[in-house]
Amino acid sequence: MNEWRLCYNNLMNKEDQKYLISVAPLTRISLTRDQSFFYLWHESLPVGTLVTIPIGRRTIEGVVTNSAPDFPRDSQFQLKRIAKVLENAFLTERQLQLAHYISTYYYAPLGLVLKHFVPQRTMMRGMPVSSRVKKQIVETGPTQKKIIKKLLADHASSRSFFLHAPVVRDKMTILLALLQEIRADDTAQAIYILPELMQTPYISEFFHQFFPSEEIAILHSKIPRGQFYHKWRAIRAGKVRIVIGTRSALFAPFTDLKMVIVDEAHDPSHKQWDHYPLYDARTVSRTLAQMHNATHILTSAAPRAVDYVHKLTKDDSLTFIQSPENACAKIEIVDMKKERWDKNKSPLSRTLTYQIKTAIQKNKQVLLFVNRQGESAFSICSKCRSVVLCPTCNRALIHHTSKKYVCIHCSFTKPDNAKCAACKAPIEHIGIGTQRIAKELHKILPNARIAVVDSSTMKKADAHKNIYDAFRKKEIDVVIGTQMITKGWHGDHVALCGIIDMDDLLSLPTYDGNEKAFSYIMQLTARTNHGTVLVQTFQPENPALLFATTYDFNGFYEEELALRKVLSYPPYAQIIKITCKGDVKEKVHKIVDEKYGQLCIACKDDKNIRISEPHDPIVNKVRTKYYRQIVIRSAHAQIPEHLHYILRDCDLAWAIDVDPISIV
DNA sequence: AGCACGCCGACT
DNA sequence: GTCGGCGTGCTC
Repeated sequence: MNEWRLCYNNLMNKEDQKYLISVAPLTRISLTRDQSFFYLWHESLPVGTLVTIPIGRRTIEGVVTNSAPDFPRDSQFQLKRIAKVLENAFLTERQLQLAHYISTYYYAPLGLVLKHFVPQRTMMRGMPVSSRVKKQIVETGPTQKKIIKKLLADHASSRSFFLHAPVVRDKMTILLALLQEIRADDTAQAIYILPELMQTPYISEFFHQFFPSEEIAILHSKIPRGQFYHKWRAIRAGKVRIVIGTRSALFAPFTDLKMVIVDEAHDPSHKQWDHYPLYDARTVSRTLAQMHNATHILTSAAPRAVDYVHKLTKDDSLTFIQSPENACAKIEIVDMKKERWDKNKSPLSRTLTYQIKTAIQKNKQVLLFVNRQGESAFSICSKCRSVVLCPTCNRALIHHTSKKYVCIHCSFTKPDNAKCAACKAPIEHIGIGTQRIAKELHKILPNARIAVVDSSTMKKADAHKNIYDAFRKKEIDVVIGTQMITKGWHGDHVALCGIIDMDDLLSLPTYDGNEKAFSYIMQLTARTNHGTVLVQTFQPENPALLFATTYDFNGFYEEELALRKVLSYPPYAQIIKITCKGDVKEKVHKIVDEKYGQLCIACKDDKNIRISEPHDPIVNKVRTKYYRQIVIRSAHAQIPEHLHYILRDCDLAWAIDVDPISIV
């Protein structure tokens, strides 16, 4: 076979290779170079065609980005032939267009972006179980009907809406009714995006009540490859009408997309921050909707500043709609300074302790939020004051109740021998973690059924599902968790949400700390039904907390946005964070200093651009790699050419993060 | 990312 | 003498 192929290739003379095909190889190729490679073929190939190409000494897959008749070229540069055409027009033109958008907006190599559009092509094992719809009719109230009508009205005009919906049940009623309307339309499709699918089985079960299984697709990274590909083809064939998934579901091959919904629109998980491309589902979904002339809907109980600004300025590029039901949780602030004056040294205030007890007595459930996993924030020698550090990451190790130290960045573990390695003095554990709270709570309520939910206790495959099921069955009274449990862990029996360490959030050295705090409380109000959200803090006078107690979005954001404007932060400036990674600290510093010099020269006459000095990020060393970054803020509507040029010139040692989730 | 080429230390 | 360490650079 190979010999025949070789023979065939040699027999093809130049006259037969009449077409010049641009192909993006599905791999990471430097941004600085052109990301498409030229190959020859005897016929024109449609854009989106999946091919294999010889590149260097290997053969890899690629996607055709352009096809044109060949022209007389300088013959000293010998072009290779495409190895094999796998499938004509495998990706749709719109998919390619979306990939191009992501590649340019987020400065990601095109091939790497396209890789996320091309599914693993394996056959599905076993036949899919077809399910029958239980014919569930969604009951909607008059205000809900009005909203649904408004959202469905201008189908063809590609408008963006923000549905501000403080009550989960109310929001789901509206969204379901919308999805059912789309399905009732001949060939129309809709996509519904969630930040993560932690409760995948429940989400799946929920939607299968309303739609037959062959008309819905649930797409995320944990779906088996064969099944994923099967659904992918069904979307391409127009058979699947409702796609439910995480951000990468935006890359599906829609044929007639009419509605794009992004739920939990405040959630930072919509942004991919750890793997290329660093894209945000909220931004990309809008482009996808525009390409298809589809209605674009963001929805949340806690809109972000970048979205809420459109409401305050009545800017209809994002139309705000208030959902009828209002949150009904009571928000209480507890002054922890008073607790200390009254000699209560526990991380649990008397009010919180009392309310937990009352809730349990009434057979209700409690959610307690702690920002840190493990026993404490960090551990320190009582004599020499040296902090217990990870040997490879230079970060504090977290002490766990199971008598060991763990690094949250690299999973390094070492046993706890209670004494300082250098001076043999006892170790103190500073700050509060989930396990510490569990310990305290056990002291007060020895009979309460308590579960700890954080990334370290959730390592085991079924742990999350088991605890969640137990929680739903009311076999657990108190769940102590990190921000992990802000999603999905609501129930009708939750009477109390307690934020143990609000100040941790408020003291983050970031421009959006107040927004994070305000939004955190607003999200939690959606987690309880007529219950209480109790916030423990050492700064009860903080305006973000005060505005939160009265659900005053307008008041909070007017103040917050005024500050952002003066200081030139989003939404009044766009942030681009560039981070350099390398093995040798000095070398990384040198590269970053050089880039800083280039940036300063290029932007010295541009008053709309601010460039931070090179600095170490908070996590500046992971395993053996060093990190150093520059934060650029641009008040231009689009990245100006002089800056664009330098960003495109960054090689693979750099990570370019456009609209980063965090700048610390 | 791969997978070359390329220039310095301990081995049959 | 060479086998092999992984530093750097290219892939139409």
